[in-house]
Order: sequence, then structure tokens, then C-alpha cells
Amino acid sequence: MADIARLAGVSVATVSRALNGSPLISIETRERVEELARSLDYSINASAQNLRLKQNRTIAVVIPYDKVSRQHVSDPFFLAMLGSLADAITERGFDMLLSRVDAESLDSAARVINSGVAIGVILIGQWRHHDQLNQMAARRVPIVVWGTQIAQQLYCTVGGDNVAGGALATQHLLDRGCRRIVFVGDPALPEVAHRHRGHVERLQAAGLKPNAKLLVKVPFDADQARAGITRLCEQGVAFDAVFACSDVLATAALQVLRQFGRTVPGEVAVVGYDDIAWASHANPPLTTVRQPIVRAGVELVDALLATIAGESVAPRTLPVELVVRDSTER
Amino acid sequence: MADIARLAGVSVATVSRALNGSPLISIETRERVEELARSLDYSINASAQNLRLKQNRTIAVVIPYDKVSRQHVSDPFFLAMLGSLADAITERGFDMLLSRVDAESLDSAARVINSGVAIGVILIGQWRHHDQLNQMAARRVPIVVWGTQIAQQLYCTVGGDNVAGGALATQHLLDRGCRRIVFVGDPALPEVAHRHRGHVERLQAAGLKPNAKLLVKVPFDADQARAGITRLCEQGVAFDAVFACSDVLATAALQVLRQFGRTVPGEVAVVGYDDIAWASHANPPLTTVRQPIVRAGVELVDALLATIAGESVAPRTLPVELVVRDSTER
DNA sequence: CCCCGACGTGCAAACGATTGCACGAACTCC
DNA sequence: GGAGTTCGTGCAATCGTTTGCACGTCGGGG
Repeated sequence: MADIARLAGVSVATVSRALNGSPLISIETRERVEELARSLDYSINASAQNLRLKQNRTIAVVIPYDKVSRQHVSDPFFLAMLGSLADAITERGFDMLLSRVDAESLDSAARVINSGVAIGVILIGQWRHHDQLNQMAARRVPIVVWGTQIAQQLYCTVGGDNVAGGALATQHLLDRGCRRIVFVGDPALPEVAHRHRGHVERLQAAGLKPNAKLLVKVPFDADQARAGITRLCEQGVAFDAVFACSDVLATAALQVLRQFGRTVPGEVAVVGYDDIAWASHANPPLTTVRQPIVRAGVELVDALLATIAGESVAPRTLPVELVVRDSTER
Repeated sequence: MADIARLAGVSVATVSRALNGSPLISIETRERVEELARSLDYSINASAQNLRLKQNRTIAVVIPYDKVSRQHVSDPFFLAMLGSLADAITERGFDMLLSRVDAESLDSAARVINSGVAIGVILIGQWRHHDQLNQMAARRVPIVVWGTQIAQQLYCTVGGDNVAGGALATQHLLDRGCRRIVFVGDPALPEVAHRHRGHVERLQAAGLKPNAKLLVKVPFDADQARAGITRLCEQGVAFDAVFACSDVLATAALQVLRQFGRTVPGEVAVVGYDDIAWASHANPPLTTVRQPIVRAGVELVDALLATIAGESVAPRTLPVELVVRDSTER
């Protein structure tokens, strides 16, 4: 900037104003400065600017990695969400900082805020860390979480309608005459808990009662899901449908069922969750509950920006939709 | 920092030194300061620090979006690469800044460097923008590109061995007795060009000559691939194998073939490229050329750090591997 | 008793931008 | 022709850290 000032024969103050389009500066000076800046391909030093203005245009996206439930960045749903967020964030002229933090010490995500690196945090995946999130919110860290609404939460969540999703999938299976539906997922996780609630509600409305044997309690991990469903088959537990809490888990189920020679959807109908890109290419194509991923990115960013602006943003629940494919109907 | 200094009864200089573990400071002072810092949950202001030190720990990952070839962030291969990079970058204690830039003005990626936001750029996807990349490199922007080595490039690339990949896939098909192999991909893209070269070399070694009718020239876009292959079938062009330059394209081929009632691998064998997660879940599971994605992330980051350290880093070609599944063998 | 080194600490000047305030020139109006 | 405006610009302080240099104190050796 000093260079430009010297070359233009003005002071740095003038250069600063010219580049920021201050109306105080004469047209000719502004143009001279801009021309010079272009030819030197100069860009404003972001650190200095942030320091001075105590502001910046970076949003941190945090992905907790949980050693226990083992879902990690490579999960297609996460990745799709990342893509959607990248679009929404860059569209609004912000930068996106991606961090992975140990889920056990989520509050380290606050570092990026305290140190002024980012103005807000979007956290993907609520896990079992409700308390830590509440603490952060209490410390006034601007944060929005992809997940499900929980009683007494201080932070804002945006999430799919998990109860409705669980209900949709279950009702669909019931409508097809299924009576013994395996539920694959870990209800210890808030989102899964809601899906399970919708599931149970529909069962009861149909006069069935939930059967503990039909609950395969596994985290979002294909290997563990395969193991769990294999065990079920080996034990000879009878079932005529599987409702898995993610398409990855559903695909695992498809594999195991094929190994055991059970036809899909003939003997067993399968429903997944998320509608990730390849659900439609699975064998057979997967009936699944579609999460509104693109909309999710937009809503998360907007909610965060509103939070930063000081508004108190109510948690938002986005509608989900059942996509019927061959895995439940021939 | 001033607060801590006051509370500890020392100067800010001392606090700074204490927090940075300078040996000049007495143990007791250091501990007092650290304790205070913790209790105030203070973190160093990154802007001020970067400004003063002219340094930072952020790596920019740039995804060009190309309106022409239309591959976008949601492509599973990109996303997997992102995940891998996120791991490699955070593992080394750096932050990852994700940007999407219009492929037509790639040099805007230099902004993050000139403005001191990041210390280097990793660019995923070389496209047809070789010249722009060379220009950036000439302007001494530390940059490493995922792609293929091109003559007279000034920047460092890390990529899979595309010639070998093309050869592996083709040889495998030839070994299975296929003689009329459809190639799906756009050889205008450097990576695809190399795969095509490997493909042609193997064909010629087998005494066959490449047939222009068997080239389906499409970008990395499932819809266009579907359209292209459909056209081929409708025109009644005879073929007994498909080699697609990504698993997404291969899956598109599988769909079209099914529509036309051609059995896979009976009538037509299909090979994909990348080995993204769901290749093994396709119907039938896809034979494909595996790209070393995890290793790629690591190599890209290491190459970038070496470049930043001033070393001149030679382009690196990573070995690829053929994964045989049902789409070429029953 | 004095000198010298080692050890902790503080002072103050950077880093690169922004901005309130003041200043000078040109112009208008009476 | 002088007073008051308006316009364009420069001065200098400021944001929060780091760090070369100087300073004071303490202890040991001569």
C-alpha cells in the first residue's frame, strides 16, 4: 500500500480510501490508485485489515470426529453437506474454513472464534455432545449445528424432520405389508433417537409393538452394521424389512442380505436415509428418506449470519421426503 | 493480552514471551501467565500475530468450477479428495480454507496468497487451464495441482499414473476377450488424455486400431454420459466393453446398458475409474482403477509444504491399481 | 568491595491497514 | 474583498503481537 501511495504521489490514507470507494476521494485519484493496484496485483493484507476492523469474512465449518461412533469425513452424507455448505458460503462472499476437531473436546472449536479467525461456526453432527455445545453457546460463540432440536438447548440447530422421516419410512413399509421391521442405528444419537421415535409411533399406530430384538444398535459405520445384521441373520431372527438410518447402513444391509440369499424386496424390503447420490444406483436402487442437503447448506449459513447479527434464531426443522425405489417395490 | 499482563503484574512483552515458551522467562512467571490465560480462555489474536510474523498456518484448497465440463463439488471423487486433504492438512497442524473459483479466472486463487490469508494453494483439477496455472506459478504463488504432468509446466503436480491406469483397464478387457471397447471421457482434459493414451497403446499392442466411433466424448457429467452412450446404442454401434474415465460415468453406462437389456458382464464388460466408495456396491459391483486418494492428500500437502519451504518439487505420479469386480467377470 | 555475567523483565518500534480530525485550496455569496 | 462552504488530502493514533535492546538485580570471583 505504501508503494502504491508513493507511485501515485499520495498518502497511504488516500490509497486506503480510494480502494474502499470512499466518496471523499476525487475520481481521478481513485482511478489512478486502482490502476496502480491492479498493475502491481496488490491485495489488501487481510491480517492487517482484520486487526484494524475486528471483523472478517470467514466461517468455520467444524466436523467433529468421534472415535466412538466412528463416522468420519469420508461419509458421503457429510461430504455432500460440505459441498452444499461450500456453495452457500462462497455465494455469500465468505470464506470457508474447514476444521476437524476431536468430538471429546468440541470447545476447541471456540478457538477459531476467540482468536478472531472466523466469525462463526457451523458444526455438522451433534453426536452426544449437547452439553459442550450448550457451554459454547453460553460463552456467546456464534454457532449453528446440523442436528435435531433438543430440550433446553441454547444453540440454534437446523436439521431434517427426523421424527417425520422415521414415520414416513416405517409407514411405507407397513403399507407394503411388512410387520417385522429391523431398525438399524444408534438411538443414543439425537437424530437417530427422533427417527426411532417416528418409527415406534407408526408401529404402535398399526397396533404393533416394538421388538428389542429387531433393533440393531450400531453407529454410522458400515462394518459394524454388516456385523450387526449378520448376527441377526445367523441367530435366525425373523424379519421382513430393514429401516436403516443412513444409506451407507442400508447398503451394508443389502450386501448381507444378498450373502444370506434373501431377496430384496421380495423377502425383505429395505429403506435407507439421506438419499445420497448413489442410493439410486444401489442394487437394487434404494428407497430412502431424502434429506434436503442443498437447502440445509443455505439454511445453516443464513441462520449463522443471523445469529452473528445478534438476532436470536429459532431452531429450524426442514421437511424430508420419501423417495420410493426398487428396494421396497418391484 | 493486556488484561493478562495487568492481572499477572507484568508487561505484555513478558506475557507474549511466556505464552510462546521463551526460555528468557522464569518458570513461575510462565506458569502464572499460562494459568491466567487458561482461566480467561484467551487465545492469541491470529490477525495480529500473522500481521507481525508475516506467517500463518492456513492452506487454501481451491476447487475450480467449470461451467463447460460441469464437474462440480458434489462429484464423489472430489469430495473424497477433500476429505483426504482435510485429514492431511489438519494432521500437520494447518487450517484448511476451501474456496471455489470460476475456472475461467483461476488466478483469483492468488488473492488468498497476496492478501496473506493462506501460505499456499492446492488446486484440485487441472482442466484446460494449464496456462493460467503456469502464470500463477511464474508469479511465485506456492501451488500444487492434482492432475497430470504436462510438458513445460512451472507448477508441481501430483496425480495418479493415468497412462498406466488406462493401460491396466484396457489390458484387462483385452485379456477377457473384448475387442470393441468404448472409451467414455473427454481427451481434451489432460488426465483423460493420458488415460486415453494408455488405452490406445494397449489396443495397438494387441494389433487393434482405435475406432473413433467407440469414443464417447463427454465431460465428467453423468447426464451427458448417459446421453452419449444411449446414442451409441441407438445407432447400433457394436461393442463388447466400456471403459469409463470415472465411476460416475461407468455407473451411467451400467444404467443405460440395463435399459437396453444388455447384460453386464455377459454381453458388455464395464470398467470404471477412481474406485470411489460405492463402486463396490454398484450393480454389478464395478471393476475399476483405484486412485490412491488417501495417499494423494498426503502427497499434495507435503509437496506444497516443500514448495513453500523453497524447494523445487518434482511432479509426482502415484501408482494406480486395478480392482477386479463383477462388472468384468462373473 | 568492586566488577562482571547471567538472568528476568520492560520499553518501544515495528507489522499494514483504517479513520477522526485538521488543514489548505478553490469556490460562492453578499 | 472577506467570510463561509465544500472538497480533497494528509497526519497520526490505533488494532494486538513480537522482539531487539536496555536496564536492574543478584551472585560469585578476584
